[in-house]
Amino acid sequence: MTAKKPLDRPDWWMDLPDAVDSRHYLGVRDSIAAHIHNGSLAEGACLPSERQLQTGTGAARGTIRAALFQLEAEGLIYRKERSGWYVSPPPIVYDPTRWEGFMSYVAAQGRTPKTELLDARTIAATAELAAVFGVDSGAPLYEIRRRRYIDDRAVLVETIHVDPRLTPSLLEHDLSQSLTQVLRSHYSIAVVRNRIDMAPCALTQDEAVALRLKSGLPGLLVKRISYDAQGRVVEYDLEYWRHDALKISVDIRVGN
Amino acid sequence: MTAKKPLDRPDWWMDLPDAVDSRHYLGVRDSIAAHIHNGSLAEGACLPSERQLQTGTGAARGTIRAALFQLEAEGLIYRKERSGWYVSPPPIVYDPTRWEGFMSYVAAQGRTPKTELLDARTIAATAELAAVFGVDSGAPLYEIRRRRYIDDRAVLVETIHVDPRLTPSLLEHDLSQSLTQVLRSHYSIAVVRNRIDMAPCALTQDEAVALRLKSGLPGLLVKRISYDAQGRVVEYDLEYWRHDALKISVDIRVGN
DNA sequence: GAATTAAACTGGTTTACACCAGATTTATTT
DNA sequence: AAATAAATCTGGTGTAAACCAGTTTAATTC
Repeated sequence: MTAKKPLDRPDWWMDLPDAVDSRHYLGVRDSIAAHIHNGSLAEGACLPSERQLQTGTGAARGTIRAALFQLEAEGLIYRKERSGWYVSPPPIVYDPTRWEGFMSYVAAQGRTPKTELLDARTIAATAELAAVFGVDSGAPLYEIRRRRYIDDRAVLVETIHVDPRLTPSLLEHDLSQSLTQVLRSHYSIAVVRNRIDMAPCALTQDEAVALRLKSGLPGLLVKRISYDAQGRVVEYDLEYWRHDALKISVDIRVGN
Repeated sequence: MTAKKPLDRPDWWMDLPDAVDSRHYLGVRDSIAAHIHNGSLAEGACLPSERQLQTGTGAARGTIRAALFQLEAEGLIYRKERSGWYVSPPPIVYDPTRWEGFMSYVAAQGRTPKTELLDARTIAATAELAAVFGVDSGAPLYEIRRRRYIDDRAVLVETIHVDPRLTPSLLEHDLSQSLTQVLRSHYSIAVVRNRIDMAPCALTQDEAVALRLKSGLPGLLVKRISYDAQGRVVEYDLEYWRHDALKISVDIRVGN
């Protein structure tokens, strides 16, 4: 059962020391992780198929998959639907305190950002939105849905809500650019305060489809509310990220 | 195969509307999630066993487990080894910019913090540690390992390193209290700057055992480096959290 | 009643198939 | 050479059994 019968494996593949832990899938996981770290599996590279990995380890497919799921949870690999498993690119570093908008901080890290406008329209405020903006339920709000990419990989979908009273005819501007830019240059609105919440979540149908992922996969929900100098809500943003696309880094002076 | 044969299920259990998605495990997931949200499964409550859930849904155990894993990734439920699945308590809210130490911010949220000292000793700096502290490799450093609880659930294990030159005989103090406190009151050391990095990770053997979790489960690694007014590294802290125990919330003024 | 032992139960892990639908590649036709 | 059709490969999902090792509970003994 546990006999190893080398076959079919890419020529660069070699057996690496197994973990002490008896659990087979952990051994498989560590083996793959080692290949990634030592460079034989480069960033963006496609892993051997699940069935190929089986012949390399003598494990059942379920066991192989358990290992792959683990690596996925760690952010080391990701999958393309029915195409294969790939080595994840490094996550973007996200500093909530130095917010300058997606376009600029992705570019600042030597990556290529891209924004795609999915939808832009006027809606009636739901009870929840009304509470956030301090308007009456049913009041008009702009709703903007966008998809954003890093190096041509879709990493997040977002739904932005804006109060038309602050930004009349906002939808007529180019919304595939930085919204922060538009607010500043066309409306002279400066964001003075940001409230950001992050929590793991499961991607629902909508988000998953937009990210070309299976619905139900874990993601990261980033909720951002921007305020202007008068304390008014300028922007309410819900971002659903691929969980492996970003990592948080904060550098702060503790005043107190 | 898909026939539902109600049996053995707790009396409060009832079938809830299934998702449109044909995937069976998503239906199971949503069903359980609905029970949690509508309150029939209260915080801390134990779910029906996997085999019991089978009789309720007609699914294979593997399918049930796929659903449970999903809910676990979302942070809705957690497991106790070979005991059962439980509804997760709400996560603690973590604001990296308002760092006041674990004890105080957990208490501030109406939860009960507890710290347990696992180990405290002097070690020789590894290359990595030496680089962080700006000392020679092999130089003495204090190493403190602690486990911390919220409401008697172990939520993190941490390894702290401190430079003995700044804090001589630190190990003689009570290390199950707030270290920040000790540094301030006994050494007059004030932390002026913090650098915090967070990223998902897989829990290794050590951390998992300390948290009574299976090694390999996803966790959250929080790396914190504290500096004093002179820019010296006061504390280098590696915290391994249960991934479902905290959520991040930052409220910041964007100065620029 | 308390301590001990045995049985029942729970999740943990793995195997081995089976079938599906989308992605990719190959062969075929136009 | 380009468009099309078919075969193949890949992950996605699901079933049905086993067996293991801790947990928990029930039965038994002291």
